[in-house]
Amino acid sequence: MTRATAQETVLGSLRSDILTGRLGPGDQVVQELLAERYGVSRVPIREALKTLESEGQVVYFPHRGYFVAELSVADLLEVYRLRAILEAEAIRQAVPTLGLDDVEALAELMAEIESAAAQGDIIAMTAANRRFHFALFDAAGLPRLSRILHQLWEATDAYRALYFQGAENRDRVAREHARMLSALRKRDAEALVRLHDEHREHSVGAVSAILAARDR
Amino acid sequence: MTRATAQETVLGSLRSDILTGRLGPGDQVVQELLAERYGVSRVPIREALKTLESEGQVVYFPHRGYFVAELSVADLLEVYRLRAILEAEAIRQAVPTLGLDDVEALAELMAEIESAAAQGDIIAMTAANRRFHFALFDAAGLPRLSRILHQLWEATDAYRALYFQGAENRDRVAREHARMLSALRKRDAEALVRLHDEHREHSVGAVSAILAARDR
DNA sequence: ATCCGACAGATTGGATCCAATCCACCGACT
DNA sequence: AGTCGGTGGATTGGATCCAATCTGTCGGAT
Repeated sequence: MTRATAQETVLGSLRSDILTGRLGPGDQVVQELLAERYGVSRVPIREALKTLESEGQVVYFPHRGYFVAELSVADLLEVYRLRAILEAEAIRQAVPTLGLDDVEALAELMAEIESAAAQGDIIAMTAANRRFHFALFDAAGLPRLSRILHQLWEATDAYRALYFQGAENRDRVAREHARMLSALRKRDAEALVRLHDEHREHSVGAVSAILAARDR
Repeated sequence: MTRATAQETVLGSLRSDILTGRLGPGDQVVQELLAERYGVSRVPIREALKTLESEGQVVYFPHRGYFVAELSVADLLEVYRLRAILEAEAIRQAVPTLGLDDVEALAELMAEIESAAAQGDIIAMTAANRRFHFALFDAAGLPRLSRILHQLWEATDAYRALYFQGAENRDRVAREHARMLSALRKRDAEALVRLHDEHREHSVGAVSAILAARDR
């Protein structure tokens, strides 16, 4: 067993700190503090932060440090606009290649989301939700596209957890996923793209409401 | 005047080393070597490499190091496919917003490309070429889209220089740019998208020929 | 009252050192 | 011949230390 490097584990911890709001948008990321929290020196912290910087999760000002990125409404709309374009491309490419077993794997992932939702475990739910969507995107066999989509999703991570806190949002997500799965079983790519678009629209609406409330 | 940090200057140097082939695709990037070459310690090198990693310019294997990314033909086609989708979006968004002065600025940039080409300065030419295209893309006012496009362009940097070495390629690029500019003057976004597509097609053809020759 | 510069604490940037890991080589054994 | 295990050099990963920069505060001058 080859142990993970500290920068990798730190990267994961940082992501979850941002996801859970322990590090909130706009906060300065003080390296010394994190070094102590994670029990490592500042070097691996800095490398992990560089990775997050290029994903747009944090912003960097030389000699001042790293700050958790704040999403403006314009940013948010741009992220969702780009996701709409790129996810449609991924879905159209992926659907024809999916076998029966792939569809069943997706059904399995969907069940995972719901079971996490039932237990009210938001962290597990966002993780399962991501696996569900990316299982579909990854099936397109376009690794760069997957990577870009990952970056776009991560940009809104800090806000997605808030979205899932609303029980009515969780229910709607479950219903929408079920409809997506049935379109998938029919191999109807266009219907799936359309459902995906609606799914995304609902989420952008809710998240921008959260954003607007926060800015006030 | 605030001096640039070492990691920034190193990042620039690394980019140009990759662009010029001093660091060729597949080469291991030995940190100690670069530290000596640039007169800094390994720390800023590592941070610059992390940035390049997330752009896909280098790949990283824990405990083994960084290697200059090699582009497969499939990668190349994917990059161009994504560029086609995203650049079309940028152009459609940008064209209606362009004022007379913006168009003149673009004409100016085009002249820069040609003057660099006339002097056979490939480095200056690729730089001017990029400024020309991105002046257009950036005008869309979608910063994330610009950033993604930057990453996609950088992924093929190592090969673009080779493309411009052919005099016939340089001439064709100049002709195509001129036609793009005249579509722009008419504010004909659709024509511009079409010309851009052709422009890109020519380049992907030439670059994949280079790639194929290289792999043999 | 406002602006300006000096100073102090906090934080980041970078250099150096040591530990952990990898890898190529080599000899022994099957 | 081929495989296995060990060994040494090379390279990366991380910790610690010091220098450089930033930021807020406090006097003092205007």
